[in-house]
Amino acid sequence: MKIGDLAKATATKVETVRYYERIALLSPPARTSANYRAYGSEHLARLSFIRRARDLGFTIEAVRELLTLSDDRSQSCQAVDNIARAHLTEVERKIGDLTALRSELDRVVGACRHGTVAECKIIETLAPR
Amino acid sequence: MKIGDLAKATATKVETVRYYERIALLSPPARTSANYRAYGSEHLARLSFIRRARDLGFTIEAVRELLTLSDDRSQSCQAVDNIARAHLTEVERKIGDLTALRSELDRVVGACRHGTVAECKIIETLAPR
DNA sequence: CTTGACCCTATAGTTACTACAGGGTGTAGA
DNA sequence: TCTACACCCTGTAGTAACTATAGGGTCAAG
Repeated sequence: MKIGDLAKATATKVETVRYYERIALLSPPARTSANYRAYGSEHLARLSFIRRARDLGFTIEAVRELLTLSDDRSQSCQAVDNIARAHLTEVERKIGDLTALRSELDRVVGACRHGTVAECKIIETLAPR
Repeated sequence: MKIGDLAKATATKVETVRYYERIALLSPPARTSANYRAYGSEHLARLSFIRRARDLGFTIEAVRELLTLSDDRSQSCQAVDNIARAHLTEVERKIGDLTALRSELDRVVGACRHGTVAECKIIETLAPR
């Protein structure tokens, strides 16, 4: 499997695959005589895992931890749970922030009377009194 | 007004003020004999505007446009309104994305039975079948 | 006269990629 | 056989919006 095939199979860009190798998230594969990367199914599984975790919004460092944890199948699930819960809390915080922001913006945009900038409520909201 | 005073007055870091000057969001102020930046009230007003817009999540480039627009008081408010509405749409999109993400994470975290990694539902969700 | 809090410039680091530049390889059609 | 084209390689720089560091200078109080 060449890098382009792996990339396609995981909906990843080729450059991103190479980037994951550079930051040691993905182990360097064997090379062909032409120095092309040759991937096997273990790489496909690993990259799929990475992409799903990234899609769920886990940071690269969190993914790195999850990968390490998932490699030791006999270990307790506690650490995995902690990472996921921490991430969930963070996502909830962001939703809260954005929801507050939306109210503000709704208010600001709703106040616009489409006159000149001098009487613009949006600019007024931003400008100091 | 020295840079530290301006920074304190606008809840901005000194480095950030210098950064805004470097990217020409804030005009270079006069200098004292010791080469210290000397700010006036117009700088304070400008930086306050910038900070409020940033707090509302506008990008630096959007802030730059808003500043330009707010300088021409006789112009129509339309362009301002467009920028704000575009931003509101973007915020709503992000809220949607994060809300979907939260459901996924809720499901995943809720499935954890706190056993070993081998039977961990979180890892199972991430690993390819 | 020295200590500490400030100020200066210039540069590099952060996150997670993405995009070149400048090359080499492999294969299908004319 | 030639050549076009899609792919592969390395290395470096760019993105957003700061933040942090190194290595200096200035100023007021004790």
